[in-house]
Amino acid sequence: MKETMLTLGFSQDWSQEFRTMDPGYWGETQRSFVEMAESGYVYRDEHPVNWCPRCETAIADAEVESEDTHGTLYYITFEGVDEGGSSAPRMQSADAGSDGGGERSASGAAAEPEDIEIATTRPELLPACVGMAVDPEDERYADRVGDTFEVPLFGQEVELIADSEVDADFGTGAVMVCTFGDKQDVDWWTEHDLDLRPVFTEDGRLNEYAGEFEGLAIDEAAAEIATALGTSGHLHDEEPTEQSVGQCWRCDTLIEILSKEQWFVEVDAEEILETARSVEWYPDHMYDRLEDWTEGMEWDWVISRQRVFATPIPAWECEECGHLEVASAEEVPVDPTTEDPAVGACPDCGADAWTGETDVMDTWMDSSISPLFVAGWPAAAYEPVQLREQGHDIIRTWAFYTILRTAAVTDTFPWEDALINGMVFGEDGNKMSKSRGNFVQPEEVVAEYGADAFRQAMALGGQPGTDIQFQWKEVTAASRLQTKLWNITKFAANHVGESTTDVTDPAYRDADAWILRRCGAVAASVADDMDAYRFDSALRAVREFVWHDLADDYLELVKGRLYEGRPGERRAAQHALYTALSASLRMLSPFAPFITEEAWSHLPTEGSVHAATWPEPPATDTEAADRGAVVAAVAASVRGWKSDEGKPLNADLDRIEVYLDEARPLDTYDIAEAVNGPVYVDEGEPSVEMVPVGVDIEHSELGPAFRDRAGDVVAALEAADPAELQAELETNGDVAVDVDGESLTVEPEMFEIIREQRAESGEEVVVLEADEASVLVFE
RNA sequence: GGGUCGGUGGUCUAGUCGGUUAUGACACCUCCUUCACACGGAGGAAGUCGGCGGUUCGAAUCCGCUCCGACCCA
Repeated sequence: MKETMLTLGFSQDWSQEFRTMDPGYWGETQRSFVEMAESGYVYRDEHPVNWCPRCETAIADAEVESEDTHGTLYYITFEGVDEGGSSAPRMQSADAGSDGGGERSASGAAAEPEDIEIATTRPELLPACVGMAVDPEDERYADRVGDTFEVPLFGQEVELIADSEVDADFGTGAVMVCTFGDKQDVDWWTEHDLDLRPVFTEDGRLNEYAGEFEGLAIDEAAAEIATALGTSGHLHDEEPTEQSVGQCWRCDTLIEILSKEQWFVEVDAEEILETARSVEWYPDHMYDRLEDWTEGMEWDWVISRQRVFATPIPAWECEECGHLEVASAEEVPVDPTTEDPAVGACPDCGADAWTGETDVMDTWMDSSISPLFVAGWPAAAYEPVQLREQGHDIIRTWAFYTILRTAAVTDTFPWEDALINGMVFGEDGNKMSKSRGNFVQPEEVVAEYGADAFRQAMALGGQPGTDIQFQWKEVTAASRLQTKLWNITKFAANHVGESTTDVTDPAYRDADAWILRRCGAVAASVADDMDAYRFDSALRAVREFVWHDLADDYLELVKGRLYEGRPGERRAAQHALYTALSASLRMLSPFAPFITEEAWSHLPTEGSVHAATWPEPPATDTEAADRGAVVAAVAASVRGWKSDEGKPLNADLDRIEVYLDEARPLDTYDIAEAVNGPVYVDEGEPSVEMVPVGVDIEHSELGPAFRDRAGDVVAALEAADPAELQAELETNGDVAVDVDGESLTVEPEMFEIIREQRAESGEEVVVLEADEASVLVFE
């Protein structure tokens, strides 16, 4: 695991690595326990808990996973018991085929107590049956509530109670209440003050309550009891059913509910949620998940485990009077099984014979103080740490318990930001699993494409909180970017040197100003994305910049200057190239730490790219940058045209003419070098005929102005002769359209006339449109 | 059954506090060896933005219903 993290370039501070089983750590876990015991959060009590019969330990709600399974639903007849207490003869024997206990019993003789049929998936719980329940609204049992019935095979008599929690639509509408089949049973048991018949042993067998079935494993008992019920005539029917069962999340064993003396931590939902609201959740709806779970908590958190390896619970019991002594903060770390408490004699009875607690703590007791531990608690005053990143599948555990414990121990919140990521799915869109065969190991990807490509693919896979589908094509795309980046670096390294960074006040040309301004804008947007944990958006922006602006446009523009420019303008290009590239490397370094570090070392830089400051390209002249944008657009349009014509991109041109909407001193040097022909700039219309061919509506201007008539105005503009609109616009400064006989004035900002070059015969000239410029190309 | 999230070209994905011509990548097709890169460049085709209804001058975007999927819970 750590090996993989290192391979992938995780940048943890490994000098702060800790293990929760180190005495230094578990001592603090005990200290937090002690403090919570002192402030009343921790208590010891007997209460039903989830129990794993294989691990033979209590487990918390969060450690129970529900699994949909196929089971068998048994219909079992309970015989009515008359006032005298003797059981009535059975009305009829089992006949698998008929259905519904209620109707059948209606035909029974009124004088005799009638049977009731219940449906259950768990016949092995019959010996633990302490009641039967129906929905109070259920007419079938309206006059039966309070009647007594005998549990088949086991003989105990139970009463029929009414409780609205019963689902009248399930089975026969009557259920048995056992101690304990599920949490619902616990509720009924508490509410109706029923008997306790705990029939399961800690290792998942039946005990003496089960009579002749004592000693059988739970699943064996289920089968044998069902058979016995059939033989005795109490089993009326059985059918397959779907059910959701609780399993131990470590070993998938079906959990049972046992009533045991355990240590608990009080769950104060209000305090937890208030604390959780102090945390910034990314994405914010992850808070809702925590809230949902917290509000659904029915039981306090059972923290004692009957395991071997874990943090000892620092407590002792007085062998004389049973007094519980919890360690003081000064005596931790302590193992109560080998050491006696510092208190000496029992404060209650004065005896000094102690039994150390053998139960240990839930693993979440130690992992939930990780923010406290890394912040140096308790030596240092606790300050919330900046960030917790984790998956959404453990919100109910790691996040939940950490919030609970931080609030309980320090009265504050654990982290400023909680970044909750999704799961990684295989290429088929399903959760990765060995059985599906869609499993891809990071090591496998790294071996083929390197850690950087893997990291990029993961970062780009989706925004925080969404599940990410692993895709090889994203890895190869990332790998290509790295090749591109390497080639740019190789090129740049040939042109820049140690003296590049010494250039003061470089004579930037328009293209330089443009790329530096772009670079600054990208750096700002990437910084915002990073602050919001939008790694996908950040990486996309840098890729776009590196590939298209820097490589495709800028590099092509400045090659001429770099190879053969005069010293001043060459040095300006070198400086701008270095600035933009080194900025790109820094922005990419979190995503591709290895190649950026390597590339960084080939530029006139010092130290590590990872220790470098965030790029802040020099402020540029706005006018020059604007002109640079036109320069780039013009060069790109000519490049595109050459490609369309099937010409090599370095084909000679006689000349090109650039016509701008307004007069400005366009920097033609770089364009000329890039297109391989002389460039002339002029103001106004090119000397070819441009004809209006349509209108481009600016809906955000026109829509609000005309509201419900906007549609008609648009239709009128589109129907009008573009040439006439053009003429009217030039004459009046606006145009008028008729809508329903009314003349409406359309302002110039609401539309634009689209013009095209008229097809000509004769002159050999090509007209290209590049942003706000028209470009004439003469071959 | 409850909660949360999602459904966008063949595939994955951006956009989601409304502005009509929906982003990018991969795959596909065409053209181009050009002095960093053919793991490249320039183009092209490809989308009922799950469905229905509503609000609005205008909806991928807001509202309602519905279908499908994922995760958590019962």
